[in-house]
Amino acid sequence: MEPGHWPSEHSDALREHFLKGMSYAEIGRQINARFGTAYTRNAVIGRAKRLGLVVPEWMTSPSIVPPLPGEALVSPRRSALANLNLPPKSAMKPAARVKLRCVGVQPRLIELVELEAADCRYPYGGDKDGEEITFCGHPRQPGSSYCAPHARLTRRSGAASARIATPVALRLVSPA
DNA sequence: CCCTGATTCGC
DNA sequence: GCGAATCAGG
Repeated sequence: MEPGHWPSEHSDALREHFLKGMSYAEIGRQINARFGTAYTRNAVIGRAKRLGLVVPEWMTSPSIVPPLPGEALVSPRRSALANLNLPPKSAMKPAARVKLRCVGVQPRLIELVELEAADCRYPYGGDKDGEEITFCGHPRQPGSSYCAPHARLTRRSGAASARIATPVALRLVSPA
């Protein structure tokens, strides 16, 4: 992929996700998942700013009416969250949770009712609204709600085998 | 340690 | 314009 500019689709997704209250990192992950891209959170942040979102606070709420000719003032985050109904904190997280593509795992795609306590709760099918959401269902990892691959997926990405130059800690045997 | 947002700066 | 590197806080 080598478009110097973000496809409108991506920007659109970015906007929606942004207004949805997601973190940049999460927005990046989801866009990457949906479009098969590889945006980093920095890319998302930079794009969001350049795109026009994330407007300085001083030009939003204050009595000063921004000289915006015709075009409605976009109210990102701060104002957006302010004037939009801010759902309970509990309801704010779920939005971010759903969706995400998956690594090379074969989900059992079992329904919620079939889902057992020890099954991975990684959601599948969040793409289409109204579509039944099924779950991975693979054996859960201890201490996590997901199976091994999904547990990692929700966390760090480069976990696979990155870690640059891990400073080889030199340890001297020095028994007191 | 993990994460987050925000800025800078080279490309 | 783009995004990695970097900074600064939680």
